[in-house]
Amino acid sequence: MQYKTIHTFPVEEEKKESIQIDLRKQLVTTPYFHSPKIVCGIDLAYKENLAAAVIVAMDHSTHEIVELVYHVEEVMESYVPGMLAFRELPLILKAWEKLTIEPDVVFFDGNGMLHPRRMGIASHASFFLQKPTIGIAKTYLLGDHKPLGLKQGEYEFMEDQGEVIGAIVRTQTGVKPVYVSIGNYLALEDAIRLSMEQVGKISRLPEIVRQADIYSRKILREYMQSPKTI
DNA sequence: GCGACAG
DNA sequence: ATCTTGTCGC
Repeated sequence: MQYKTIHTFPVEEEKKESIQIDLRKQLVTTPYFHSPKIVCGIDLAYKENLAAAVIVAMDHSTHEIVELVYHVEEVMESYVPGMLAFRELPLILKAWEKLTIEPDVVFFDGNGMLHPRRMGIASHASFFLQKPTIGIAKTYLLGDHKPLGLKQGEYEFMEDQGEVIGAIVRTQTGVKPVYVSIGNYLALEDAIRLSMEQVGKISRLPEIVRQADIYSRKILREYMQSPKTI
């Protein structure tokens, strides 16, 4: 698998913000989207500085897992809110190269445009992956919204500086909501709809995101027991 | 100045 | 993200 070169990693500290601002101008805001056959979920697990980036691909309607690839490596960048992509994307791209199937849409653990510079990891990654991407965040980062209803499927748009940049979505009745935003190449309404279609019975997270979450920890655990089998 | 802050 | 005991509920 090959991706279009935007810039290389690591990125010098003083250039990170300008890269985000530049990429923001290239977001595609007039997209259309077809129903996906294959969806992809990406998540990382950590043990101190060792991290496992795992990509799970599954059938959107049957939830059958069709492929799983990963990459384990020491991460060099520390976590800084708003700069998550610079820490996690290098590993994600190395795992992505091992993927043989062609996903229609990619879910991320984190935000897309729901970000101070509209360039969360889901948006940033889209320029490398050249696929529609969706950001699913489990906790609040920024933005204002009206009070959210308690019933499953209810949502409110999130705004910042007068623009809609995502949505707070009640994926399960009475359960803590998630924050959905587009990464790139699709509309927010479609991102919300696809996210809800992925939500199962036992989790507030879309199933593909939950699987990536589970497997990232499992892969890292197995790697630490026998590192040579990478 | 102070608090907030995806993973 | 990760570290962790107990606890509530189907």
